[in-house]
Amino acid sequence: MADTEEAYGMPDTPVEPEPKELQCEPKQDNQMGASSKTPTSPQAAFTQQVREVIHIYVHEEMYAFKFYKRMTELLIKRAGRRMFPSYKVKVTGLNPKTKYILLMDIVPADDHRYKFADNKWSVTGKAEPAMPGRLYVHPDSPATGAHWMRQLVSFQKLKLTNNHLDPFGHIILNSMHKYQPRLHIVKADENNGFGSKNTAFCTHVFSETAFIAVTSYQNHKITQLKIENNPFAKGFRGSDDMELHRMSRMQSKEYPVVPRSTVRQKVSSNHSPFSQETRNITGSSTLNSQYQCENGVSSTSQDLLPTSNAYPSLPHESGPIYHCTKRKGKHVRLTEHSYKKPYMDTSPSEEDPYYRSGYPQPSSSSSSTTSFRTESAQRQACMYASSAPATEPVPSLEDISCNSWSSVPSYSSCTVGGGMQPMERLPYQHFSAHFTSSSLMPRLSNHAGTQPSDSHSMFQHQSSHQAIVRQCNPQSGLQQSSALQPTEFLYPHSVPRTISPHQYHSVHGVSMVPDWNENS
DNA sequence: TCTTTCACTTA
DNA sequence: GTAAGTGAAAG
Repeated sequence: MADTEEAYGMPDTPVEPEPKELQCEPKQDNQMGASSKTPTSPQAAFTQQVREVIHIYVHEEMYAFKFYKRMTELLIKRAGRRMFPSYKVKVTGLNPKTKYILLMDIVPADDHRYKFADNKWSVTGKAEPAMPGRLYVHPDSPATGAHWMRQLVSFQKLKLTNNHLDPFGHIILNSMHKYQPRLHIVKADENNGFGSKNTAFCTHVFSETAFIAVTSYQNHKITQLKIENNPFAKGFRGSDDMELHRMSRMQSKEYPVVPRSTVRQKVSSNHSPFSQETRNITGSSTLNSQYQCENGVSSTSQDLLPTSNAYPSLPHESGPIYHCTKRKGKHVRLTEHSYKKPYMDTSPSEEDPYYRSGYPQPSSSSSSTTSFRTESAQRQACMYASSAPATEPVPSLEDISCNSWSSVPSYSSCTVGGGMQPMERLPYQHFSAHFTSSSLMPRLSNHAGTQPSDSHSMFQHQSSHQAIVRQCNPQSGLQQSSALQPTEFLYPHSVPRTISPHQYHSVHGVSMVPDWNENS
């Protein structure tokens, strides 16, 4: 994207908070009814309209709008690094009594590799093969709508890593690549298996939160913004005294010369035009306008989303291969860490099919039914990716542990109900999981039977500069997502997505009932 | 570019 | 006091 102007230009005037609202009105996907076994007849399902309208507001604490407006950078470390600013959303419109699962994933925003030179980001080549997609299930999931709406939902514990073999469930990214976080809301119902045919879900994408993953900050202005706003980075904030102290300390350590970067940062700090604004932004959360995505109305979301071309139907022959077995030894060592326990409880690494084989083992998947809410520790979200190469034959529905998600860069997609439409293999690489379940986020496609060839276009929306409300109106045809593919989840660039054992269990109970208003 | 280490911070 | 999250800097 190389948004040279946006990414680097730092406006002199404070940027007002631009809370984004995402409105989602999940409805029965009647179109899909034909091909799937729904709890009710297609007509009945259709009549079970979802009356609920869900609004998602990106909390301004993602003052981020400042960061993101200039294409922020997020550090990724081998051991995992939190996102800062963290992804926080305010959710309204949920049924207080219905349980929902909130998930986040981060998908490639385009197919480019970037470089930062001359104070600007620019494309430098083709992207590396996408990493296996991982889902971050919010630790509170599943929880009632009341719970989610009670306060801001923070994904601050989500961690990013550049370790392709990460055993902790962190989201794996490639450095110098652009990514787009997505939020998913899945209706949960303990009485129904996760991913059953009528899964109700919404996908929300705030293009403003796109970022470039880096192992070290490239744009020092971004660095300064973070230093000024991240409490943990206080030590780098630049009072003259502190700076002198630091320099003194460094020199005392036989650093004969004050690093240029130190001086540069200092200068930047003193002149940062955003330090104050960002602070102001963090506190407020006002919605100005809505960004609606309804009824097939094709809107100008392209500017926000990666263009449909951004998700080329790449064969990904060299797609991410995630062979956990290669790091089995390492994994074992890591299991000693207490924080690894959450997923170890249900699936010891030695026996975890995920680690046994790079490819999901059909039978191993759904054996465990442990709720991941049984322990607080399990609230630590973990996800695991599959290692199925792009060329791997698509497993049968029974064999697929998890599901393939729509690779469509949906800015907002809401779907209720499910269809068992056969999926096209291309351009999406199938995504296989280790735990059998039906789809959490069924693939979205046009009306049943239609080709998803240009599925990107299905996600239409209108944008507002001040705020965004994304609405999905399946009732009106759900142009954004009409066809469900419960058995697979597809992601952009054919990124396979999987969830960890315990997470799978946690989301196992997704209601397939199309009526979001029903009490669970 | 990436990894490790460091000093510093918050919780 | 401890654990964990920061960016800087060196290697």
